[in-house]
Amino acid sequence: MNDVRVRFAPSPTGFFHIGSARTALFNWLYAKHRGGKFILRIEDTDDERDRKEFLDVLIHGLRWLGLDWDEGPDVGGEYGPYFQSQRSDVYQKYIEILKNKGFAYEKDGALYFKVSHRPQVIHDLIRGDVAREEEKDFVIVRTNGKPVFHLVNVVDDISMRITHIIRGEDHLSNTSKHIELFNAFGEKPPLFAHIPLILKSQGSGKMSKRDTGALIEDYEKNHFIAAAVRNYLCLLGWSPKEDREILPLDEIIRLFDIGDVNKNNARFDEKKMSFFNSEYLRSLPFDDFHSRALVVLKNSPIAVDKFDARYVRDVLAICQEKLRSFVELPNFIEYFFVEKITHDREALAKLQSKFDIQTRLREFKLAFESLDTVDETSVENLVHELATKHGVNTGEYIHSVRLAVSGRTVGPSLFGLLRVLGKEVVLERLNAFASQS
RNA sequence: GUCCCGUUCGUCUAGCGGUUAGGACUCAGGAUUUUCAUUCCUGCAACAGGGGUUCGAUUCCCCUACGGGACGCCA
Repeated sequence: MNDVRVRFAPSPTGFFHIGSARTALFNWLYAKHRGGKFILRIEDTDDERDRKEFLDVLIHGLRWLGLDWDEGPDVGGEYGPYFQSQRSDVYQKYIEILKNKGFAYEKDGALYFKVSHRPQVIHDLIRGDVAREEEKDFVIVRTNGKPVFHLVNVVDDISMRITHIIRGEDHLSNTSKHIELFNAFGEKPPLFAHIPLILKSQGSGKMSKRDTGALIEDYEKNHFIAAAVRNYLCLLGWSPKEDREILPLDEIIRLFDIGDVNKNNARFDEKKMSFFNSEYLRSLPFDDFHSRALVVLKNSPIAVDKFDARYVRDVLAICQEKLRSFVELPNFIEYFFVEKITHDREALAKLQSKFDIQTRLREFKLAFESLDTVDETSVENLVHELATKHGVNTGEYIHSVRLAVSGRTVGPSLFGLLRVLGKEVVLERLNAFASQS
């Protein structure tokens, strides 16, 4: 029998915080690992703040990360509705129960919950048993008649048959309130798992929406690979052991268990996140890389539409292994798509100080002109022959030619670069460079 | 201030009484390659401190320090 039911219960605020995303991820992973259900419930009780359009950011971000839900907005489910704003009748029913049992009383126009003044023990899968005593009665229905978070959260977890509550550690001190409520309703509280927080990379405190890397929507905007972000997030507070870090999702699902999550907070590391992204980028199947790249380029100054699709494809094919992120792509391949290129003066001066660029280029051009077909091997052979003939390193030709035809010293393999650029353009650029200097 | 939670290289982590304390990112060298990158090798770098328990503590207990969180008619 398998009846694991977990939920992610965000409040739509207009952005999707990385900490929330990881909470969602851990819930999702646990559901998948146990073959249970992952439920998305929208906690939109604070109508001062919640707006419809805010919801889209959340839904979109979850989908982008590949975290699909079994019940919730768009997909429905037998325990709906999944918006708290649409569940007032449910709350009303439960409020009556509390009143009838003598757990609730009115004061100053609000409804308060009578606290037991006994330590509540939280059975936490990550932290073990944690005892905490609630000292003051607290509001469960506001003066304006709207029920507050603590009440609706517990009522929904009961009525949606939630078995495990996986949430951020910032909720740990709320949990004693919640256990009181579960007890008052005569319900056995679910199991809890309070996961550590994500701290900002610099300075003190948890990550806030203003810190770089804090918002999931920004990763998409910057063309990060969702699988890389997801993989990195898994490793913030959890480890697959075995000295492995980059691993496919199905393997993570297999290995993940909520009880193995760390107790201590983790600091976000932008560099490591980027490292994951480049690893994923490099190992993308080319067709996948190609179609993603086209999307990136469509939103860039480079008018790829004006070029032959096969040419664009060729350019991308020789660049994938050298590229570190999609944001760098337009700049990285720019010289393939412009008439006149600009040369990196600094790099030029540096090369000039080491050897005679002009001579090497003259020698290269002479040999290159007589080449029938420009492909990787013929150019490579040509360069090697020249180097032997003139008694210099092949690097002298390679560096000089790359700088002359691309304007820079960084890029894909020179031999592929020349092939893709084509004999005509290469000669043009060699001539332009020669007359210019 | 009160109450909770935590503490292994700069960062993410492995370790669950006996280890040369392992890996990853970063950084610094080196090798290969045509540059950059990749790949490979090497290096720098950690058990917060003090008491116990034990033949033996990074591992168990206590205290201190430090870090984090919560103390709303926000969620």
